Amino acid sequence: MLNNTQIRYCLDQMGEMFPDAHCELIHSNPFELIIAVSLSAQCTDALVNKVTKELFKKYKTPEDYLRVPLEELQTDIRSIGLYRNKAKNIQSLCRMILDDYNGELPKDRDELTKLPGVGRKTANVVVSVAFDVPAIAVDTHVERVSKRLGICRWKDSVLEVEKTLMKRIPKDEWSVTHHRLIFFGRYHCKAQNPQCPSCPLLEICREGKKRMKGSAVSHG
DNA sequence: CTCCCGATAT
DNA sequence: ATATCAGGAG
Repeated sequence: MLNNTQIRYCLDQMGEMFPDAHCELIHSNPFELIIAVSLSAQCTDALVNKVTKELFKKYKTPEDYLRVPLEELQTDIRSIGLYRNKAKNIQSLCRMILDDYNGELPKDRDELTKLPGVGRKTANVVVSVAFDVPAIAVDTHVERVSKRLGICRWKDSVLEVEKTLMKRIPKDEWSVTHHRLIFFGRYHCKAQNPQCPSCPLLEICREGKKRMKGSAVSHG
């Protein structure tokens, strides 16, 4: 586990690597954002953006998603994957927004979690990005990077990772750090091919040093 | 724990 | 061929 000085070093280095880290899911309002994040499960942002470009032209309001048969919405999002669950969730979510929330997306994290297909990670993204509430959404990148670096423990659950990050990062840096962790994981500390040799965090990264030792170039 | 699932990178 | 992608629900 990294100490507080090493954590500070990580945050500062990531700030230099990705000073403009931001939400890459294209959206123009909170409703579009929660649709985009719901679609993004087990799928790249790039592909979500490709689909929502056309989707958001056809569907502007919760009523629009409910006007079409389920099969039509499935077809419109098919290339995303997991499309049956996602299409059903979107229609149920729209029904609930109209029936239980007077047509307006709730701004509370725990209320958002009551919506079908919206778990803690999706709700954290929405409150953080759309409503400017400090939050750390733990996705696959945040979890992997936090564990590799030693910001949290290897055995931590997703929820435990989030709590550890909230404990170890100043609250006014939660949202920006969250996006830097994602950029760092997506573009540098990648799942399959991590860029350890050029990593400014290598000297404090337990996993990175282990990888470098295992792939030494020298033969003698 | 399993299932949902197509697109893309390796 | 296989791993991975801004997860969530049963």
